[in-house]
Amino acid sequence: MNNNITLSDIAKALNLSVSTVSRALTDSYQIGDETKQKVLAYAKEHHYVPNRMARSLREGKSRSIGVIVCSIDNSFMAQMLDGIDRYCSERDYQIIIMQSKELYEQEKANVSLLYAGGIDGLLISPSYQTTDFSHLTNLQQAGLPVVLFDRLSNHIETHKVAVDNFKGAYEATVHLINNGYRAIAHLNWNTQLSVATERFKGYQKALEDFGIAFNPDWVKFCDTTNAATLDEELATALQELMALKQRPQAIFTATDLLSTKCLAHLHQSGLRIPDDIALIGFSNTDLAEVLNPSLSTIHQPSFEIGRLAAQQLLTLIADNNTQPFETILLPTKLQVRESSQAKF
Amino acid sequence: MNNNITLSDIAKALNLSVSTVSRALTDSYQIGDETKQKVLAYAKEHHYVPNRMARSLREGKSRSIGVIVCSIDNSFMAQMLDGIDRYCSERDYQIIIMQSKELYEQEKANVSLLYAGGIDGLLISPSYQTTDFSHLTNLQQAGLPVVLFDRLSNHIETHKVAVDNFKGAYEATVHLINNGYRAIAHLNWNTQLSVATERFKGYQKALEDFGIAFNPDWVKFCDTTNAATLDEELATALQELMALKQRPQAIFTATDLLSTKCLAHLHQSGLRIPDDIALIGFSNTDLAEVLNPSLSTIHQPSFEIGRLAAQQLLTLIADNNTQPFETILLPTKLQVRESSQAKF
DNA sequence: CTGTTAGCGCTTTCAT
DNA sequence: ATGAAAGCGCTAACAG
Repeated sequence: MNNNITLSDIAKALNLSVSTVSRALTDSYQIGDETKQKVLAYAKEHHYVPNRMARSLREGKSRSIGVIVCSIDNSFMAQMLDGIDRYCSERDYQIIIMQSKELYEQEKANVSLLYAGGIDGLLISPSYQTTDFSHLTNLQQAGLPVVLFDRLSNHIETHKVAVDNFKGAYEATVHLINNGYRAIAHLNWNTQLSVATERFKGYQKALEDFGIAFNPDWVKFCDTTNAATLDEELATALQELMALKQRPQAIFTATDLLSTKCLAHLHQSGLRIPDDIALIGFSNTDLAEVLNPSLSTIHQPSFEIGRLAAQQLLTLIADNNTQPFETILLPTKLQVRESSQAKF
Repeated sequence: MNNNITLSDIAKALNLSVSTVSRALTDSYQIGDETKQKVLAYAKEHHYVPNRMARSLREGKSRSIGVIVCSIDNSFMAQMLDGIDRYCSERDYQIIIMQSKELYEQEKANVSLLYAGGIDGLLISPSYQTTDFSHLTNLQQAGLPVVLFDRLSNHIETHKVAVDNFKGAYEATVHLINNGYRAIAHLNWNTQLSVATERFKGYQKALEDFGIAFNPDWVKFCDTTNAATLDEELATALQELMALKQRPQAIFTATDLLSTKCLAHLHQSGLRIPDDIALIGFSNTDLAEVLNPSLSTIHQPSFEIGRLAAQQLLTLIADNNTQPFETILLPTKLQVRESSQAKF
């Protein structure tokens, strides 16, 4: 820990009391301009920085928030964390990141640890396993503000920030339809979280709006949480799809991992994309452009999601958690590349 | 911040003094067994958890360390952070992660912020721009232990943890040689950090040991920090390589990004891998197996690097930074897949 | 406008 | 073996 100067050092040097110095530094109205300037100058000159621990102890706030995500190991998460980080560090709030690794038990453990560690609020993107939210409602009952981001759920009432997954999925599907594809398969994720259900609904609505009959054979759900088995599951799903008598001409994938892995698998099976089968999927990967072929994606404003979620939380903390619950949905962006080009 | 019970709550309930309770909980020898048990039981029952701020303030230590990395946005970093996180959280140390984004100025800003925030020590993997380490030696002079991990440099004397990059590169090159390749190109990163220089040296040494003349035309340095220009640079480099009259038959890439991007580029140019050109590279990507073709890699024990670095730092903190400087190099692992198969 | 004082929760002398 | 008291650095109620 650093050995910087303290308020009392400044007070002694300037022949003032500690409280005067404190007030001067917080720009209190009750301090004379002259004194204020003197204190500010001295503080700056000697690189005064308030002791975080002392302030926290005194204020009963730690100026730190917990952030729980499934895993920091993907660009989408990293981008959201970046947004959170930027907003918080600008306001002198520390973030403590923990990973649930998609495990409910791990998530509960994280929550306990963070709570014990004295966070002022929690930002969480729940694990795919999570269906019971009592560990979060407990937190709320203890007076701690909780903001859900990215992955939402109707099983808990709280503040929420994510994208409009329904609309994003709808647009992706419509894009395929407009490019001449009618037989459109859908790969999704085997979870109850909004990211999955909303995207499925968007897909269905688009088909409906364009008078295309919904075919349950064209929809497959995979467990994307287990990298080891995902490849098998995906291979099986694709095989089944391609073996159908009414073979799909395009696929809309609902998650980052499904999108990239699907591209790889189709490639390996020797299928030409988009000639044999077109592909578009939710993904924020930086490699979309450089994949072979380049991958059409539904892109999410990840940085902004993180930023907004952090903003929500910090506002709640400042307002003593009195704001009414609110759900913010940001728009997605369709990025058309080679993998979903129209057939000639 | 949580409103848990405090020492004084326990003291009151048990009719003891605060100091007795404190000592009982830290298992002091000077407390009777009976009292100790009573206190421990009560504490457990009421979920007592020490107030971090109070303890920090008192001890002059924050029980938090700073971690600076280029970016959390890749699996290798995420894995190392995982190792750091595991070791620290088991010991009730918090980590504060900051990203330099490969920018020297950003890195300096991070260091200042962390120092002001009252960290007990710093774990850093320097940005590629960093050649001046005075911001770190300043920290050392202020008494703060600093541990370099992953990316080392000879320009600063401190504790260091990484892999044996020289040996890893040597083995990769030898692997190619053993598989019948003699004309071996090398793609590296345009920086002074050990990760780059040591890998280059390993490549050269392998050639030398097998009596293969070093050909400077076969070595290209790219700026992997700028994703926007990397693709161009890489395309140019590969074009130049393939246009040589003595065309290389294999490539050894020195970084994660170079390895995956190189594979993509070669693919797009219609070259067959490994028939037209073989490829092996440093990479920890989980996708190595699923790439087309699967990518031979030199794998680093990322989790272990993080764990050891954290262990080093926490030991230094505990020992008041008195340990002599030490450099720990872990072994890499050669993972042979399709992209570097021997020609028939 | 400025100073005095108390207290956040903890550890650690110094007493007993 | 236990307790009393001080103090880490800060803020804020209270007093002038």
